[in-house]
Amino acid sequence: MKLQDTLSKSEKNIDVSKNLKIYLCGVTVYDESHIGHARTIIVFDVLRKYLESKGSKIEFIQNFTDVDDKIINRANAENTTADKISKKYIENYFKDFDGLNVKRATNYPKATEHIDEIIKFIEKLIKKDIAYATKNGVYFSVSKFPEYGKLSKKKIDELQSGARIEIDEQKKDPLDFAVWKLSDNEPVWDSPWGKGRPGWHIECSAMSIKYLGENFDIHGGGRDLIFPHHENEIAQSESCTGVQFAKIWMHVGMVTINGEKMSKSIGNVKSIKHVLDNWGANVIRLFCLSGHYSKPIDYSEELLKENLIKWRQAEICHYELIHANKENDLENESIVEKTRTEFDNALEDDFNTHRALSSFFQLIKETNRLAADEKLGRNDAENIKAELKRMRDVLGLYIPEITKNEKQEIDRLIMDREQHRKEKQFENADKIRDKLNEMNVELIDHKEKTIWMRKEKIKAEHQNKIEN
RNA sequence: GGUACUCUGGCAGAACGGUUAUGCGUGAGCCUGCAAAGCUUAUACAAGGGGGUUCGACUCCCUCGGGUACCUCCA
Repeated sequence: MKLQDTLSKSEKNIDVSKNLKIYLCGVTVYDESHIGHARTIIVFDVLRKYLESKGSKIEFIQNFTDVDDKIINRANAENTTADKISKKYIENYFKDFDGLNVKRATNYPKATEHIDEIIKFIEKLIKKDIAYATKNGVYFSVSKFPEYGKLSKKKIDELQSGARIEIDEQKKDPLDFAVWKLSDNEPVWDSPWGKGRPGWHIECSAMSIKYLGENFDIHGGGRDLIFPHHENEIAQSESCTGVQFAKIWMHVGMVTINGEKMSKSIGNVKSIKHVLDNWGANVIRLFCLSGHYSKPIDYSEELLKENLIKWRQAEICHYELIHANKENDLENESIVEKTRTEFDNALEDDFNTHRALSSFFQLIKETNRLAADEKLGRNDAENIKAELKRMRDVLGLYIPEITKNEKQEIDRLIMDREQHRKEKQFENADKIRDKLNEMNVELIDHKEKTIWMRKEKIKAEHQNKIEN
């Protein structure tokens, strides 16, 4: 499998048959997660599921940043503690992402639970004379890491001007960044340099190395983390260990709205809760995978609607396959084979999910065509069903199972309706159809038989205009 | 200003230097008691502008331009 590496700006091969270690920078838990977070995390979720489907054992670590100025500010604003804020939003995180069918990571380490590791890490840096203490905290000395800027392709002297933040006179160099901030206010921990809390970047270095080792396979996150977060992580980690940090850096593009990045300051943030409530997990996942992961994707109702239509086709196809009962099998082995190869090839070519989805939907279209012509054989259906299921599992798309009782009830109502239709009592027949619709069951009348499907309930479908 | 990414038909989005991408949408038709869904078929003569290399470029090179992101809050 080939993946584009941000650091070397080239495609790198990864051996799918090997076990892999992946670290994903998660969220800072001070507010609700939004669709931008969802995209990054869903991309990695699918990457992981694909690799696992190929037999690779994946160690997948995703952190929570649970100590940070934003959390503290929020706590102050709400007259509560930072701890309560981060707990609340971690809980919220899991609600959102379980709802999006994201598989739980191997571990979700938190900064606050790794203070010891962080302190030891900083001690090492100080011992190596790469970090130094001032009266404000401990700082990483950028000039001690000659390769600083290699990830974001920035030149140190061009960064020097860095006018955005007020210069801390205590620092030797304005570019130096805090690994430990001294403070008397909660949350604080004791350290050799005094009470305080860790800087933003150090937790990821300490925790990724703790769980995955000094040199692991893939490190990822949103594009906006390239600088300074990942740049600083590399500087700290490689200075500390002396070996290459991550082998591949994978960065996911932003979700934009009308071409603009989603951000709190613009006020155009779409919370997962809101979007999930309106569109459901499957449509959102399709949306997030509809473009190449490295490119930005523009959030729009139109695009979600398009994915909703596609999802309906996938659902219909599923039920067509369940109901297929013809004996006349065609030689569809080749279609299934072809789809499988195309799907896998697309993903192995820098994880091109759009192309993978194309082949997924091509098989669906082909199947629905056969079904409409009453040409879908039983064996063919089984083969196609298995392949579609495999792809859905990788993509994290789920069609809810239906219970036996429900099925019996549905079959009974359909038979009733057929009877009424035969007797040309269409009003009664339509009443039954309405009743089924209320159960989210839709009927599809083919020439020879009527099949049914359980449609996922999607709020947005019945609204003319979705509130954004 | 610097760096990175990006610019394909109404929208989304591919492809090896040489064939119709494909999907959504839209038009027409088929199916149906009606509908929904589905199907069939038609539809786009597209490549940010300008140069160049080439027998031939969406694909390579140069140049100009647009957009977005980052330049210590950020997935």
